[in-house]
This record gives sequence, structure tokens and C-alpha cells, in this order.
Amino acid sequence: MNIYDIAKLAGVSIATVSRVINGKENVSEKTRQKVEGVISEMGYTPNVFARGLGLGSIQMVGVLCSTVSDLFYARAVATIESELRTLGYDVILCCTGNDVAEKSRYMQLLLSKRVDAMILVGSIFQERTSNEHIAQAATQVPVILVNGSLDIPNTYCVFCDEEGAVYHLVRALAAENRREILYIENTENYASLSKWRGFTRGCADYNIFHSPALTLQVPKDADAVKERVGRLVDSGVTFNAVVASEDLLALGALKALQNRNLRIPEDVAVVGFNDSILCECSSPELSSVDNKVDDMCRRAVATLLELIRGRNPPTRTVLTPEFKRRGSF
Amino acid sequence: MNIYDIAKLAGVSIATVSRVINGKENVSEKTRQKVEGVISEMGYTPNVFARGLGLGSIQMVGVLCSTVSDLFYARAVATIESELRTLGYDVILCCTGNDVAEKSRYMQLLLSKRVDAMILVGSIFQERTSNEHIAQAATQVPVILVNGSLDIPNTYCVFCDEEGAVYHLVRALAAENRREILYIENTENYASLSKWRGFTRGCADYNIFHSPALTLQVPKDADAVKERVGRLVDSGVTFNAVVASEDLLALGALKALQNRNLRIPEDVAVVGFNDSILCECSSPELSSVDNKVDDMCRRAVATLLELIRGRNPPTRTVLTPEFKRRGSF
DNA sequence: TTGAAAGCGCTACCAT
DNA sequence: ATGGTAGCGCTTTCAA
Repeated sequence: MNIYDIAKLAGVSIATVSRVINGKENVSEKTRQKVEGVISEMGYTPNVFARGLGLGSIQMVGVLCSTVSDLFYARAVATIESELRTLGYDVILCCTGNDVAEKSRYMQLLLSKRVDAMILVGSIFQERTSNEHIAQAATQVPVILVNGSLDIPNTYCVFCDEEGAVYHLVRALAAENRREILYIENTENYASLSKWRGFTRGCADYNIFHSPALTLQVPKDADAVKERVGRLVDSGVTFNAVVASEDLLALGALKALQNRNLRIPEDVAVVGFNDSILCECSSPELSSVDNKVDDMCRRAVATLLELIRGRNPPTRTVLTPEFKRRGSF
Repeated sequence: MNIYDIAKLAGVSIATVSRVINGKENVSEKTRQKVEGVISEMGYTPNVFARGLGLGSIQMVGVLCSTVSDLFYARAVATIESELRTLGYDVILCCTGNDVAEKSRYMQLLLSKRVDAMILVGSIFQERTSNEHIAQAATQVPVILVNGSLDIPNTYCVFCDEEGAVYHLVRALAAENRREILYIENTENYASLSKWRGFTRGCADYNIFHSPALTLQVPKDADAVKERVGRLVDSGVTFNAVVASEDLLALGALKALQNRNLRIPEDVAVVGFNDSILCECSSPELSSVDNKVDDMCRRAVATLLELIRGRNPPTRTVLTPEFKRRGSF
């Protein structure tokens, strides 16, 4: 069943059927009715590939993240998918992992599938060395970065001022005289760089001497953190606050501390990042910096929409995080 | 840059270029080398749509779930995506929500995009009334159900014996003389039916009288559960075990109980379902039934592979869950 | 408002 | 082993 069949059955030319399918104006109401009748009667669906051949697109956007089994990315992808769908776009999901070569390969793959745009979720996509693969992709289609920032032509960034968030967090801690802060970060994550910047700036401005012994670089694994923090406590190192670059890490620390009979938040305040579902799982519940995933994603898609419409959206959109105070601080 | 350009530059016909692109045998090594040289030199990528037009496929599989921001689905989608990619397939992600009409619409959409197959993740896709939309889709492409079971032609199911898991769980509880079991389930979830079957069967076989007051139907929200369970306790209802159809629900119950100064597991044992990351967030850590998401997903893709290869894979693949015992029981 | 016909870039069949 | 060419099903001019 193709456009020729429909044309024949409706007694018109394929050009007219095409016009009806694409909702063009220049078709008489009578003809339109007739063609639409035949189409729905036959349950006809235009062939996307033939259509894509002519138009160069089949309305698909590539969405990349390191892994969608991560809470943050899952939520982001869910929001992006739903927003894009309202615009009539499908999402091709790519979980790239952390390897640069892989990321690059995936982007090539997406280009070869002729996606209309690419959305990269997470600062994972910012390499310290070179971002040639992104620049290269951006020459073909617009690239949107969610929670990342890169100055590349045809690349649009939506992110949260995480540096500011941590800065203000340090201030709040200092205000309650919590000046021995254990800082836990995940080395795999590039965004932690800006968090760290906010942290050191906060320490400088609020006269906190941060001992190197109070910085932990850990894998993204609650148990590993628990063990590391436990050892730290056992070794006699003291602190009265914990700031972690991820809720999961904060939770690991929290459990280690409770294990050592330290009271949260009386003895040690604990703060996480992302305001994930995990926050409500501990007792006391975990305070966390909400970096506005949903908002970022909505903004990202809105930016895409403007691009499609031929407008000129902002190259960078910066959102303000919100500190969600719960029992742990 | 198209196949004609490459042909011209390589001094061969487009037919030969096509053969090289598709790795056909009947091309001399010399010609192949030459063509491949030109292709990589020019950075040429075949047009997928033209290709799809000829072949009727561009190697894409539709993956549907209710929402990918759910831990279970996120993990499933991640596994499926990675497995499919090794086979050279891309994933079109569809988060359908719970509405039947929507689900049906998404499946139509995927069909119109000419996906090679569809994978439905979660028993969400089993309607009580009719599954015509699935049957209809299955007439066009193979449909794989992950964690669901439906007897429809061209539909293949991979699931876990959750009924058995709950049955054995009841037995284990009974063995420790925990016979007053609070059963918490999420009504939105169809799979809970088989869990419930396992529960009642277990109660029958191990001489447990299960009072209707000890069955809670709740939304998928920890806070709501916490509140409901709290009220239950306050109203004087007693029990010494909790079985929940999801970790999140179990966690809500656990917090409510700890709030009322009940000791876990001494006073009340708590068991969840899915063995998610949430289990390690509570103290004591949550015991849970591992329904083998990853295995199910891998099996699903393996089934797909067999179908592609023209073999005849099993219509139903049943896996055995594993009880993960932790501190809460 | 409608139709005829020329692509779009590829695959696959038939010759050679 | 290689080339010629007829589709594949649609969109989009250009004419009428």
C-alpha cells in the first residue's frame, strides 16, 4: 500500500495525495475529504524512508548520556523524551559510557542516522583535552548540552550554577560554625570541577582552612564511600560537615558516620547533590542541592524548538540551583 | 557527497561501491581497497533513508516503558540499549505512561517509523481487558515483553517467576514465625497480581490467616506509604513482617515503623522487591527480591537476535528470582 | 486546484 | 568481478 495505490483509489494524482498527507493548503476541501477517506479506510501510513529521502529528516533527535541507569540521567532523559514528543520528535537513546572514543563513535552513528539534533546530557561530554568530536558534529546539526558548558559554534548550553550553589553552601555551613568540611567528589564527573571551584572560593571567602586530608575522591559507589569515610574516621581525622558531589556519595558517608555513632546532624552535617529520590531514603533525610534537572531539560528542548523555528535562541542558559534543606543539615 | 561521487572518484560503478559498503564478497581485493580509500578520504556516509527505502529497515528497535525515571525501568532500558547496540541496532525510546490509548498510539508511531521490533518493558503493558494494540503491532514486527507474559502470535515473553518468589518468601517468614504480614502493593502495577497470587498461596500452604486489614494498596510514593503505614500502626493494628511489591514502598514502611520506635527486624521484618539501589540506603539495609532485570533484558535481546537470524526462539523464557537477604529480615 | 515528471540515493537484479 | 539500470515511495517543481 503506497501513495500510488491511494491516488488510484481516490481518483487523483500522487501529488495531490502528498499534499493532503502534508496538510498543504492548496487542495479543495472535497478532494481532501475524499483522499483522507481512502487513507484512513486503507490504514495507509506513508513510508518514512521515502519521506526522509525527500526531506532529509524523519524527525528524530539523538539523546546521549553516559548511562541511563543513573538516577540523574534517567530523570533527564525521561523529561527530554516527553518534551520532544510533544514536538513530534522521537528520541534515539545512546548510553555512551565515559570513554571519549566511544562518545565520538556514538555521535558519528547519530549523524549517519541523520538525526535533526543532538542533546548531550551531563558534563561527561566536556573533555579536558579536546572537544573536536562535538565541534565536528555541531557542523552538521545543532548540539545542545544539558548541565555542561562549551563554547563551540552551533552548540547551545543549558546548565545550573553549581559553583554558586556550593559557594553558598559553604557560607551556610560557616554560619553555623561548621568549618571542618569533608569534601567528597566523584572523579569521573567533570562537573565536579565547578563544584570544587565553588567550594574553594567559599573556603577562601569565609576563612576556612581546608586540609587536603579532608578531600576524598571516590568512585560512584555508596559502599566504597562508606568504607573510605569509615577508615578516615577511624584514623582520627575529625570534621563536622560533609559535602558530597552526589547524593549517593553523601549517603555512603552518612551511613559510615552513623556506624561510628556520630549523630547527624548534631555531630556532622551532611549535604548531597542532585536532590534525588535517595534523599528521602535515609534517616535523617538528606539535605541536597537541587540542580533543576527538569528545568534544564525543558529549557534544552525549548532551545531546540527555537532553532527549528529559525529563531536565534540564547547560546547559554544558566539556571539557579536550590538548596533543599532536610534533616541532615 | 553520494554514491555517485564515490563511484566517479574511485573509477567504478555505483553498484561496486554499494557492494563494498555492504561488505559483499564478490569484489576484488584491489577494487575494495580503492573504494574504501575514497570513502574514508571523503568522509562519506551512505544516506540511511535511501538505504532504508531499499531495505525496508534502518536497524532500529522501539523500546517502551511507562517511565524511564523509575529505577527498575531505567536499569532495564540501559541494559537493553547496550545489548542492542552490540548488534548494531539503535533504540527509539518511548515513555508511554499508563494510559492504554497512549500506549497504543506510541506503538502505532513506532510502526510508522518502521522499527524492526518492539520491546515492551514492564507488565504495565498487560491490560486486563484487551491487548489488541499489542496483537495488532505484532502482526507487523516481533514484540518482546520483558517482565510480562501474554499469549499472542509473534510475541515473545521473558519474565521472572515472581509468584514463586513471594511464595517462598512467605514460607521463610512463616519459618521464623512471622505470621502477621502486612502486604503493600502498588495498584498501578499489573505484575503485582502474580505477586499477590504467590502471597495468598503461601498463606494458604503455611497456615497463615491474612486479615484484609493487612493489605495496603498505595501509590508509588514513599511518603504516602509512610503516612499510611504510620496511621495503620497508630490505629492499633499489629504485624511482625512487611512484604512490599517495590523497594520504594518497603522503604516508606520501614521509615514509618522506625518512627514508631519499632525495631527492624526484631519487631518487624521488612522485605522489598526489585533489589534496587534503594536497598542499601536504609539502616538496616533492605532485604529484597531480585527479579533479575539485567538477565531478563539480555534474554530479551538474545531472543530478538534469534528471530533476526531466522531461528525459532522460545515463546516464553522464565527466570528464577533470587532473595537478597540483608539487615531488614 | 490539479497532474506530470524529475529527482532523492540507494539496493538488487540482470548482463557481461 | 563489474557495470547498467529498474525500482523503492515520497516531495517538489513546473505546467496546465
